[in-house]
Amino acid sequence: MLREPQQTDVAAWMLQNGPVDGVRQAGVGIGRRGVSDIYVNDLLGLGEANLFAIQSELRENPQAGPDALTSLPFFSLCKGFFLPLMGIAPDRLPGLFGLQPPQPLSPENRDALVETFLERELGLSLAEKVGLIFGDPFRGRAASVRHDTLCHILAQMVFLPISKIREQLIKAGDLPSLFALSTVKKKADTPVASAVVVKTLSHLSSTGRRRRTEVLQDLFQQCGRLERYVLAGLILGKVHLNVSGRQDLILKALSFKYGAGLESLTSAAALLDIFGLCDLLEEKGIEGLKEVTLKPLSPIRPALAGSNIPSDLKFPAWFECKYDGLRLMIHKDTDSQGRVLAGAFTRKRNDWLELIKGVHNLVQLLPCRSAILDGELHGTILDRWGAPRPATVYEVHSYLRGESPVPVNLKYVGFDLVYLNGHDLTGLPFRDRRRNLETLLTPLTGMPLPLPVVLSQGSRVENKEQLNRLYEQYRHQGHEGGMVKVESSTYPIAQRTTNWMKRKPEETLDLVLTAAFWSDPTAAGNRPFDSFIIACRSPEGFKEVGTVAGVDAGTSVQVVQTIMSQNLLTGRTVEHRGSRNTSAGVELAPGLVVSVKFEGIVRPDPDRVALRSPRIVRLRVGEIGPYEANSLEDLHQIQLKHGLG
DNA sequence: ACCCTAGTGTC
DNA sequence: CTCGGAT
DNA sequence: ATCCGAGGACACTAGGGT
Repeated sequence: MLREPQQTDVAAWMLQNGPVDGVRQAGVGIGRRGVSDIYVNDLLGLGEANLFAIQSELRENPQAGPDALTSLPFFSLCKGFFLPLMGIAPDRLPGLFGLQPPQPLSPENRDALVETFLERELGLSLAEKVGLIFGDPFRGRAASVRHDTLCHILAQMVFLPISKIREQLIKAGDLPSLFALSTVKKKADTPVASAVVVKTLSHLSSTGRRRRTEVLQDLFQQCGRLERYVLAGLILGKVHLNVSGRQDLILKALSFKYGAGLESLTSAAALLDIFGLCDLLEEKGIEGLKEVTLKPLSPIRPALAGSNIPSDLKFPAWFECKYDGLRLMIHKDTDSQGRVLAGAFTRKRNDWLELIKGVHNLVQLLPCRSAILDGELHGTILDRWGAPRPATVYEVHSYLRGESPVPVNLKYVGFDLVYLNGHDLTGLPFRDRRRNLETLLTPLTGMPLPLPVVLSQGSRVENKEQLNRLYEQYRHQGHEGGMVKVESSTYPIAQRTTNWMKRKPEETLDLVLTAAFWSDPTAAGNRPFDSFIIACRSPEGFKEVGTVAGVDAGTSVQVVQTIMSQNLLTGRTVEHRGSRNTSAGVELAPGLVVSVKFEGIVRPDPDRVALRSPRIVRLRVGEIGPYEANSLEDLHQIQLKHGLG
C-alpha cells in the first residue's frame, strides 16, 4: 500500500510502526493541508491518497492502530466482487481490462457472493461494505465530485484538453470505460488497500476542491484498468450490482449478525435509512434499535405521491387541493418539565426551524402534547391588481431568503398527521388520520398567528364528475391541481406509492429543437441523444426557452431520420452544462417541431423564459413546420393567464 | 476584494 | 419535479 | 405494478481563481 519511503533516518523512525503511526507522530496538519503536510508527505513518501486516508482515519479515530487500514487489496475487491456482479457485457472485458470474462453466476450464487462479502473479515466496516453493495461509498451523503471534475482529472492524467476527453466520451462510452483505457496497467503495481479507497472517498467532501482532485488523481494513478473503472463508477454512483433485493440481503445479514428480528430491522431502515441503521448497529449494537421508533424531533422522509390518477379510479375517494410550496413536517414534543420542543423538517430531513418564522409559536398552540404534522409551507401574494393569489414555490423560496420584491404571506397547510400524543398513527387508515388532523387544527385555523395554519381543502368525492368539479375549483383558485388519496391507506414513510395520486394541468406548446446532445452510448435505451434545446419563435428568430430530456428509443429513431432527411445538421457543435454534467452536442437548423408539455413558466429575469418540468410528448414531424411553432408572445400569454410575472 | 464554478437541494 | 426502461 | 436512474429549472454557498 505504500511507496518506498525516502531513506532518511527521521522517516525510518517515523515509519517503524507503519504509516498510521508515522502520520500520527508527525502529528501535524491532521485534516487540513498546510506547508508542514507537504513536508510530511515528502518525508514519509506516502502519496496524497494514502496520507489523506490516514489523516481522515486519525481524525475520526485518534486511537487507530497500526493496521487500521490493512484490508483486502482494491484489485481483489474489483475482480472478485464487483466484476462478477456488475454485469458488464462480456465481450467488452478483454478490450477494457485485458481480462477474460468470468464464469457467469447464477442468481443464487450472486446473492451468496454478497452474503460472503458481508460476513468475511476484509478490513472494512459493515457500513462501508453496505456502501459498496449499494454502489454508494459516500453512504447517502453528498459525493462532492461530479462528472465534470472527473473529466478534468482524467484530462490531467493523460495530458489532453478536456474537449478531447469529451470527444472520446461520445465515441468510447461512459467515463469509467475511458478511465479504464487511460492506462496499460492491469492492476496497481503496489496494491491499493480497499480501506484507503473507501476512507478516501467517504471523507472527500470534508476537504477543498483542489485537494480533492489531487487526492483522487493520485488514487487513480496508482490503479490499474479495472480498478480505475470501478473507482470512477463508484464516484459517479454508476456501480449497480446485479442482485435482487440488496436491501433484503443486507437486512438478513444484519439480522444474522446482531440477532435482531427482521421486522424491527425493516422498520428501522425505513425510519433512518440503511446506512443510518448500520452506523447505529455498529455503534450501539442491538440495544440501539430500541431508540429507533417514530417519535417527534426525529425527522422522517415523508410519503410521496406515486403517479397520475388512473382512469379506473375507485370511488368514493378523497380528493384534496395540491398547494405549490415546500414540503414540511412539523414536530411537537413536550418534555417532563412541560417545555415545548419544535421541529420543522424538509423532505430530505433538513431542519428548517430557524429559517421559518412562527413555527415555534404555532407548535406552542397546537392542542396536544406531541405530534408530527405533514403539510406544505405555502404562500399567498398580491398580484399587480392587488388581488391575492397563491404564490409559486419559487416565490416562497425567495421570500424565505428575504429577497422577495413583494411580501409573501406564508401559511402552513396541514394535510396529514402521522403521530399524536405518544401514538404512531402511520398504521391508521387515511380517513382516521385526517379526522385526527381536523380535530387538532380546527381550533387554530383562522387565528392570526405569525405563521397561520389551515387544513388542506379536500373532501370525499363519489364520482368522476365531482372530482372534476373540485379540480376546476382548485385550479380556479390558482392552485397547482389536486391529489387523490385512498381513504383506507396507511402512511407509507419514505415511499412513493399509489396511495396518493396527483392531477395537474397539462399545458403544451409546439416548439422547435435547435440542438441535440449526445447520450452515453453504453447507457440503457440505445438512443443517440439524451437531451435537446427547445426554442420558440420570436421577432429575433428562434429563442431558446430551455432544454428538455430525450425521447424514448422508438421516437428517437424518427428524430434521427428527420435530422438526416431534412439536412438539419448545421455542422456546428455545442456544449451544454446540465445539472449533472456538461454534454457535447450538435446544433440543428430549425425544422424539428415537438409538442412539449410543462407545468408553468418560470422567469428568472425578464430577458429569459424557461419552462418548468418540460418534456416532449410527441413529434410533430410532417404536421407543422418551424414557422408554425408557438411564439414568445404565446408564452407571455400563458404567463399572464396564470397571473405570473 | 472581487467574481466565477462546482456541488447541492428544492421542486 | 417527470419520464422511460428494466424488473 | 413498481423501482430506479435518466433527464429538467432554479438558486444558494463554499472554495478557488484572478
